Amino acid sequence: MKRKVTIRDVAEHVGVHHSTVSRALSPSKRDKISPAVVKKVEEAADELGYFPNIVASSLKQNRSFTVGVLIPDLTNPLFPPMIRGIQDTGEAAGYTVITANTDDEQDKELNALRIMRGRAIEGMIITTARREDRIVDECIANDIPFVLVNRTVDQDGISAVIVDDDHGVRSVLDHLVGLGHKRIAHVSGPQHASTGFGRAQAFTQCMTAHDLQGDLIEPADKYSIEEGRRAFTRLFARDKKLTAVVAANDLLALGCIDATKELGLRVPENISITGYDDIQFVDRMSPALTTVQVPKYEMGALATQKLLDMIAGDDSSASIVRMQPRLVVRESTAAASA
Amino acid sequence: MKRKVTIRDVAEHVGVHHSTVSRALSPSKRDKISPAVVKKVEEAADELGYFPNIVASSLKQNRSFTVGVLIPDLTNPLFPPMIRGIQDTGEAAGYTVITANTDDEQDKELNALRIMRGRAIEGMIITTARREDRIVDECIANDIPFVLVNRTVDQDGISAVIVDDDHGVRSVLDHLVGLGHKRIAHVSGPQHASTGFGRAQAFTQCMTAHDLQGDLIEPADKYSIEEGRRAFTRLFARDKKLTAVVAANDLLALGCIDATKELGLRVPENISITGYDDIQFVDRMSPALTTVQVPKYEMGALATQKLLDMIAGDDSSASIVRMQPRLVVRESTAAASA
DNA sequence: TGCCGTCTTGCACACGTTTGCAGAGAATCA
DNA sequence: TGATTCTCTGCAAACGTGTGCAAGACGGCA
Repeated sequence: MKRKVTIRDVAEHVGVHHSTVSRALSPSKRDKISPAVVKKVEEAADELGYFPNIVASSLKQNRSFTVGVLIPDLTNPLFPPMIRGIQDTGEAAGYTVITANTDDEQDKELNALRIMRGRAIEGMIITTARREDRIVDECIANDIPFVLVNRTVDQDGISAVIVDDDHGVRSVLDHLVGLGHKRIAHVSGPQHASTGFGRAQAFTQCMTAHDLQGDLIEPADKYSIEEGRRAFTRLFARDKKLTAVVAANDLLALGCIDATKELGLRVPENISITGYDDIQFVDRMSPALTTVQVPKYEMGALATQKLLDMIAGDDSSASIVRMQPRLVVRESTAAASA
Repeated sequence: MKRKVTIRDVAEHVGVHHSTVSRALSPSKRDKISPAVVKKVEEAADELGYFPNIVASSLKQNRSFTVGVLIPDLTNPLFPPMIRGIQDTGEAAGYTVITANTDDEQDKELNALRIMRGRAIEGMIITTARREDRIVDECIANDIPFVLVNRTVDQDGISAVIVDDDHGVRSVLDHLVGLGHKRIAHVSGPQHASTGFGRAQAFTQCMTAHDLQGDLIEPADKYSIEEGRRAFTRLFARDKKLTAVVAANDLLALGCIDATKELGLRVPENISITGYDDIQFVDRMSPALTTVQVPKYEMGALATQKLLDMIAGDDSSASIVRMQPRLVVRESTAAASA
């Protein structure tokens, strides 16, 4: 490694004090230095190939132009579009984003937060929240600005960008009921997550509103295909007459479809299945999944903008943004079989 | 922001000098400190919730424990598993990885590199390489260690983890020829990328080895579904009798399949189509894609390990690792129609 | 001429670590 | 017992920036 050229080298080259160079190179302090010196400093910096040591600068200012992102797992297709929204927005404002996969494990979350705090992140985007969440508590306790995405917590006074699950679930059920379904079950997501809990609640409420029995619910421990498969198997053992299943997300729905195949059922002829999220490629599967489309990129982008505003102090008010999802009808739902 | 607890706070709490705390907490220096003190320091650190300020440590040691990653687009499903392999390996060694999406645009690549250098990254993982690549040149010129993944450059003396495309393409063609196909076309990837170029070369060579005409090649400008669709349309206009097409990657293959549908052809009854990469969910599509599986996670992990070794100085020899891909036969290929 | 204000720059310290050096005890041995 | 080695800890100086404070230069004005 070549020795790096520092602010002091530039100073020596020009014949001024290094603090003068520091000011000359800082957009906000530049006006305190005479134009002639600024020019000379800039030329010298160019000539010597100087570029600032952000590490030193971060240490001194206790600012890092870095935000941290917590996600369960990058290979879950729900997240790449969200992250892209986060990165694009952050980078446009001169921020670098660092992301950590937590696999929904608490100790990994805490560890990641520690590392990020060690790197002096200025704020956090959290997609991993449980309804009661230690990370959220830690952020509050340490005055770290944060915005929740997709999942929120039970307490209020926090900022979040989430999906209007009442609306999403209602549109699904209206669709199914409209197709003549009556015996409709729900494979719910983890109840410690607001998405799992909220969608399940919306399910029973909405079923009741349709004068239908809304207690055929089978919980999944995680949002995964395998859990969906297992949940459907249990569900079918409980009630062989059900004609439709609304799954709490697309992965669970895919698992349900796998289970139907094992059980010799056909989708949608024997049974209709719906997902939630509209992750990439579910439109090309067999059968193409009827699901609820959520604006993943936009959620990431919006949350990041909010976070940046909070960091800048432009916006200290906590707010919850509820994005409107949209039902996308494809091939996995059809009229109820008599 | 609450004041952070520093090494000095811990020292004061225990009643020793802060340098002692520093040593007690450093695995490599710990043996210079009496076990009793080490224990007390660890307890105090726990109690006070101390965690190291990596920024300060970086400054002092002139190391940032950060590596940079360049990818075209996170929402391309080829990359999340790779990134996950990179992140897992990096984090296990105490490194943080920052990634930038370049959308295959040169100025975005250069800009990203500039920012990363400002953050004093210790090395780069590059998945965006063209056969002649400015970023690679910059890294060499500035003594930045780097490892190429998936795509490599024409020059040698660099380190890369790539796929054995000769083997991959050969296994596809052996499969198709075995099914009786003779008129086989190729939708090639961008020729400025080693993957696009190499697979096209392997295609013609392999076809010749089978005594078949290997010049029915239609180039795609980018690896995208849309480009695949357009390429197949052109291909079919050139030769209506072709019975199989091998696409340079899965996205292109999906585009080809789209095009067949528009043209009223059926896969695999009228025409067989193969992909490359085996990205997530192509096994659940209709038809499920016959493709070449590449070890995405492992490639990321291996490349990162190599990079870390280079950074540590354990391994300065340039080397190219060629991963062996594996043909996965599914539903998009069948015996050639007479 | 003397006073005051403005503009520009230098000085020195701080941010939280790491580490070479030195010194204080303790242990070893003759 | 005294000399010598060894173990452990403290001291202080860095790493490259940013910034409050003060001081010098200069001009305006009465």
